[in-house]
Amino acid sequence: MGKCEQCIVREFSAIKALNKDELLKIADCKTSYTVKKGETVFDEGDALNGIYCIKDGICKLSKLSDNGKDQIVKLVKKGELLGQRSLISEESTNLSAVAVEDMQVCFIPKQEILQFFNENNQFSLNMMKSVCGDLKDADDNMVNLAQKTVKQRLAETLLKLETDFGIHEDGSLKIQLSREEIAGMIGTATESCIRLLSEFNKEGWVSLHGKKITLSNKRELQRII
Amino acid sequence: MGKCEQCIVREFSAIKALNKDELLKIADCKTSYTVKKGETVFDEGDALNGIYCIKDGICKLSKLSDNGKDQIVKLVKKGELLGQRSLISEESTNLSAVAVEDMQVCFIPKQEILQFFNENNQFSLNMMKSVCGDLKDADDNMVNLAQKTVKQRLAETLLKLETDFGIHEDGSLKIQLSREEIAGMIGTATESCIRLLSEFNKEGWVSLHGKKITLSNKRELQRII
DNA sequence: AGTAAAATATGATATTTGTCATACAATTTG
DNA sequence: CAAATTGTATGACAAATATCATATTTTACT
Repeated sequence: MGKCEQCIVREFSAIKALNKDELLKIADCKTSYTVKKGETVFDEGDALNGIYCIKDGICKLSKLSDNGKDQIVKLVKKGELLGQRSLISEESTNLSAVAVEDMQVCFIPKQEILQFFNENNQFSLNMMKSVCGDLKDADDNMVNLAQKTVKQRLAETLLKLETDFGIHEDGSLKIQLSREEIAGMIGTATESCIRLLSEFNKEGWVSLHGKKITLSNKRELQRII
Repeated sequence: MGKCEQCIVREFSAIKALNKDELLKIADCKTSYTVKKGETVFDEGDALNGIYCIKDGICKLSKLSDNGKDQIVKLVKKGELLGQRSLISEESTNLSAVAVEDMQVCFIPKQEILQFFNENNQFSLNMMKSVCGDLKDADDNMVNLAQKTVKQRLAETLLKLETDFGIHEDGSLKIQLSREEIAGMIGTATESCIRLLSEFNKEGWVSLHGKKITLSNKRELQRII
């Protein structure tokens, strides 16, 4: 069993407020496992009895719309926690979590977390801040979805993917999403997304090689937002 | 100075977790005032040093988009708190709050709230739950904005206005919003909103008398969602 | 009450975006 | 390795929505 004390990602979430004893307690009750790309961590409507700490990899939080399309609400990466809202609200999840690349996650049971809530104020404050950050992002997203064109949203999303997940040595985005997933992030039809990417390509703003996307003219992308 | 202990709305928010002593402490440091319809409680970017408790009235939380339109993120009513996210995140507000009808609000300074956070676990848990509720609503809203048509969003919003704010004896919605505000909620152009309302009127699903809107065929409105 | 300003309403038109069809490329599977 | 499946690409068209113009109605103001 891995020691949480030595885990690299422990500094990146509310967990950073826990002391050695508390970390040992988690290490003792957590379950670690891997989730392959495309596999599900949890599904919309699942009752979670704990939260997940992402040790490595990325997953998408999405919600299935009545029209059958998956709207991606957030991408969650290494170091972040999954299932906080559900735990605090004592409700089933409203979102499903699916791995976008291979993940390593640790599941921490509910009762431990709730105990920390009561005993460690900094921990609960950190978690509150995290949820508040999500809320702010969601508000921003709402405004974008409501008021910006698909083209603007695509440009903005591409730039955000670069800042959030970085680039390879060849300059291409580290995170690889299918066109359908990108469409699901910006809230449009897959075909429209593909079409606009082609257009950006022709304009010389991005270059496409298979799933690899390179932002070749960020200034222009920024300008159209 | 009003006694918080006897305030009718004290049961409707995180404040319900406070005991008599704590309520007295708030009563002692709070500032009460009225905000007329159309007036601003706070503006996007303002640094708040406290939260507002809405004793009466309704306000809209909105964000100005680059295209000059105001996107309404949430309507907040009697009993709810304003500025929680900003206080917890220790950031300026990302939204502005403007009265939709005359309001009575009490301002409670930051330091008091932060003290309760440390001393009263139930209070902070309640506030967390409230933020989590907002986050869930925001996620749902995102999916609607991204995946549903303007017509569907209008129908859904009308039904939600009825359940959230009720109706007068004549059956019309208690909350009165301008067409522009409704458009700002569903994320569309004012003209499109007006046009669709007319269409709903012709179909017999709603009836319009000035600003008064009556939902006359809720089943049909529900059906098109 | 009378006038100015704002809100609502509606038409004409342009633009954006979605849908359906089809082709081709890439990837998976047996 | 071939066949089948899935993902990407593009065209043609339809539908939804925004924009601009212009009445008409309502509200605010002196």
